[in-house]
Amino acid sequence: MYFISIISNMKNRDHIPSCENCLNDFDSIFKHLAPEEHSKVDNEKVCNSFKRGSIIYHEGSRTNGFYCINSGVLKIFKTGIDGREQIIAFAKRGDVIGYRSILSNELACSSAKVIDDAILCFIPGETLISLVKTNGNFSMAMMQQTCKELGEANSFITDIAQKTVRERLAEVLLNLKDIFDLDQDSVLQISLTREELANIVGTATESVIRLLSEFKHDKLIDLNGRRIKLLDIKRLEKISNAFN
Amino acid sequence: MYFISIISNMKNRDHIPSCENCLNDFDSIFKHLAPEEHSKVDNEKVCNSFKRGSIIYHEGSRTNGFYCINSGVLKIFKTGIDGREQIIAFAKRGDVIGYRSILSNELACSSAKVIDDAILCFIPGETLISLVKTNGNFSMAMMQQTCKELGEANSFITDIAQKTVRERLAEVLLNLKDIFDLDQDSVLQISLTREELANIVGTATESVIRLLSEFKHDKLIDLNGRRIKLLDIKRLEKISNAFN
DNA sequence: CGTGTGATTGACGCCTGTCAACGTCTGTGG
DNA sequence: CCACAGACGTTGACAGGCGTCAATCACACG
Repeated sequence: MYFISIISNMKNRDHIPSCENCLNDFDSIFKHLAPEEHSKVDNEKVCNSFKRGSIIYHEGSRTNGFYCINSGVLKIFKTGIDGREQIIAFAKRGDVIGYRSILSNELACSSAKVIDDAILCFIPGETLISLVKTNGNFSMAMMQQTCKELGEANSFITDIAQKTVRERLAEVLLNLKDIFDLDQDSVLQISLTREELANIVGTATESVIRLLSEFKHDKLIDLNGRRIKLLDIKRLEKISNAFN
Repeated sequence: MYFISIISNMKNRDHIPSCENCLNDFDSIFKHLAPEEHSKVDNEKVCNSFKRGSIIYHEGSRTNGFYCINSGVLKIFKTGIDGREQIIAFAKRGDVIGYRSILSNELACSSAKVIDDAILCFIPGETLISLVKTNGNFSMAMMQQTCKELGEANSFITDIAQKTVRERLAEVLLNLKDIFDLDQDSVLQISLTREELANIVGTATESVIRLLSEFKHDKLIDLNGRRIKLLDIKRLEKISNAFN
């Protein structure tokens, strides 16, 4: 209810989410900051709400800050040949995105697009760099974040190179479960188009549709439009060949 | 000649390569260290030579330090289903490897194997962590290194998900050119088995062999055992569809 | 000279991408 | 309220890329 009012009313700097609230709610990267560093970030941040479909930053563009997600869901993707998207990651409440190009001083290597209405806090790049340089613990946390992503990327490379589409789809469903959870009815708490699913798995939309039907026929999942219900996680794990 | 004698004679801490020499020779990550930090690293490092085939660290193992490559070449790979390797990266003189798991405090997510006889300097993990925490510039450099790798990994994901094997092979040949250079005769300065090539591209050995023959027939490359001569880089780029 | 590793080639077939047609749903405008 | 457009989902047909299996060759090494 609280958030609903924020989303519908917010214009620019109205109803700015307080970093303090976020710190209480989840394990934020900013927990390593000293009080004065906190107020600095709090003062410099600019918060906005974004509707589904909004592009936050675009591959190849120069960015001058990064974002902390207060609510909503974004997809992070690269655009390949003939414009097909490859979804690299998702970001949700508590995640930070767009910091990579700030730290490496490169152009954005991916795009970020809102898929569930979101509230984002923008923090200037210089603030990030200064924190990394002056606060060793924050720096370590940032590094761990990056290293974790790097480890995941490497796993994904191996999977996509070695597994079949069927195995990858099963794995993606399980990953989505870990990221977005299931509701009490075992339904994945994220709504993706078939095309988006295909763009995670790295295959054609039609292949995803056929395999989902197959999974449904095999009583592994149940389908109701974009609602995907996981019926047999054990067997999905077996199919995904996950020993990571 | 200097290095040859090192390789053949070195036992443990004999003939320790000096960090100072390395700093003069290439753009080391350690250039951001203060003199006293340098001597600390210099004192704590342990250098060894390794023959082709040596495993430096293994996926899933806990490591307690990282390596700076003084000479030689290593491959960094993950082991997938049924033991097939996926080569993630190469490391050569001046590169550092194995720092990821130190910083993220996880088990090694990949293995490192020597493919050209190498001299490696081992540096304890605590040294790295302490440097990251206390030296902002070093920390930034480390972060940039990680972020760069992350960007590359993301590109690779998109490629492997969207491009054909033929396109990827052309791209891999060009990447190898960038990493290892060509000699005056346009021959790639790295010797890989067909299987290793396949494990970079993410395909079967036979496919690599067939495609290499095809490239040769098309006058794109010339083959002489493991020596690969790039004849027409422009057309290879076109085939690889590289617009990265 | 036997053995083992790596390279090559051919045969075969399945997985998977592409193309096309059609169904479904939602929102918009007449 | 209906018609229509447009986005999304589904299904079928089809072909070709690519993986797998097997046999053979090349070469180094003990």
